[in-house]
Amino acid sequence: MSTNFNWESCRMSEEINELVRQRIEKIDQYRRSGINPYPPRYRRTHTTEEARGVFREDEKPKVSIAGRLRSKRVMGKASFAHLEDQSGQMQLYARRDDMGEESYELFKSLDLGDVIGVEGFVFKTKQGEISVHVEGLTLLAKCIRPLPSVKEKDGRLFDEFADREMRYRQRYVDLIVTPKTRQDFIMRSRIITGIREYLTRRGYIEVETPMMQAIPGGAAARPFITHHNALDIDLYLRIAPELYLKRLVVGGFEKVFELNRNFRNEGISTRHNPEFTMLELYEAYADYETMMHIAEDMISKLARELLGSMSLEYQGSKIDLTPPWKRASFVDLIREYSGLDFSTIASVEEARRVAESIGVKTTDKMNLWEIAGEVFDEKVEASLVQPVFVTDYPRELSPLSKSREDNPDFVERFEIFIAGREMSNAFSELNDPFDQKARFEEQVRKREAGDDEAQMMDYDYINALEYGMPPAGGMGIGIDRLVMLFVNTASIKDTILFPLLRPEGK
RNA sequence: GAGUCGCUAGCUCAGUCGGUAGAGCAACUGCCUUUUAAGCAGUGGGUCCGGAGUUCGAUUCUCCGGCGACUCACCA
Repeated sequence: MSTNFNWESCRMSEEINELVRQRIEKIDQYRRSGINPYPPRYRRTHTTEEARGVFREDEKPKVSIAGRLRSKRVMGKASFAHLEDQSGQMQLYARRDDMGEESYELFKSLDLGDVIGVEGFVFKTKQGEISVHVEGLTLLAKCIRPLPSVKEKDGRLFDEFADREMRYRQRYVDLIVTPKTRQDFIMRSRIITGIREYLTRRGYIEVETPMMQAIPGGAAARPFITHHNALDIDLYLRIAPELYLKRLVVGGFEKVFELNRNFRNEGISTRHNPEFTMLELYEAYADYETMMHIAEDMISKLARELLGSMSLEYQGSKIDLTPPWKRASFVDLIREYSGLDFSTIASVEEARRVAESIGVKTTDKMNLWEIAGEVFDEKVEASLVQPVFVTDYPRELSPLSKSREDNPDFVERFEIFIAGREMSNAFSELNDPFDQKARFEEQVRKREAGDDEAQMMDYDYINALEYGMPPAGGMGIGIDRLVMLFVNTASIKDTILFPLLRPEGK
């Protein structure tokens, strides 16, 4: 009968505001007049988009549609409103004389945000808007909290929901009132689906490897630690799936990919979220050249299919994804943008001196190539707006990549930069267990010297390589950053539905 | 972790050179049977992020704290 609303307990949890109180009182009124404000189901026959499709000039096709009330214009004994479902909006036209006094009173009592079902016929108003002439109305879920009162005309939003913190914390509200938010996450979904289709069609199989790992390998990053009670062991949330995927290549899965979350216990910024989505793929009997082809082919095709063009606008820059993408070596790019030529620098001391001379900060622990990496990050990265494969990384920065045959100080590796950001990292996979063990030992030395991002020794991974891994190419692509590019957002938070925020106090 | 900026009604924002605050939208009450950022008339709504200090008096000034945005650091 009545709502049995416990005002006392509500007051305990928070101060109740007038708007919420009014709406809860409406629920009581509905119940008194036999209306269930939260009925169990509603059978709709059409989405709003489908309903628009059945419009005929000289017919009155009947439809039942359902969705959220987004606007309401009551003009005495007739009213207009807009109902929104996932497919779009539909104007409603309600007339007292056509739906009866009781039903029309219910209509007038609706609040913006209420979820309703409507039966009626599709027609076109004098102003030319296809609408549903309401004959029956069902309340499906009362919205007791007021929505931000965003209005819209000709695609322009007025008083849009602008509080970023609220938009991230209450993403459900943001999704209701901000069309771009909905569109961007639909685009994200399409990109991910497109990648799965592309790779599957190419003969790849999708696999899932451990998120909880005893040895967090495959990348240079600080991990999250957790604990398993029954086994009484500490585990790490994975920083990359790489070493497990390559175990599968050893096992005979020749084309595998995984498209899922990685976790890195590091800072949060417009480009970093502690959990983020990564595509990693490995192909036996391929190499980093194969990966270049896949990257430029897949990403440019996604753009063409999903954006309708291989060139796009990102934060004021025109970016052309049409293949082939430029290739340039790590050392050449540093020379081009900083004037420093690391191919002729012989000592760490010299490297430190010239780097400092152009304003790049170094530390005592850095070796020559780490200093070069720092110069690259400082002086080169931001300038790489158009897609470019940066190739020929130094071996010291690449503990999992295969060395070049012609110069073992460098490896068969590339990173893709677009819009000044690293999008991808790929290489010909190191499959020599002796070399890999030596690289791990080098990492362990760095770790013992205090570098907590250096990698840990993984004997089982060496063991796997000792069974023989076919030569293979592998690549990782940061999905969140790729989505940023496609939907033109400045912050990674706008591509992650629920980005990590500090919990609200109290 | 550091710096800058922000936090005022449900939302978007004004404002107070220190005297407990306003607008638009949303809400409520009327009027209005093809409107669409509907319109007209009226009404209600605030711990001005929290705490301390200075002051006769703090939303405003100072300090401490909270959360966020941005930049940097960190980070591939």
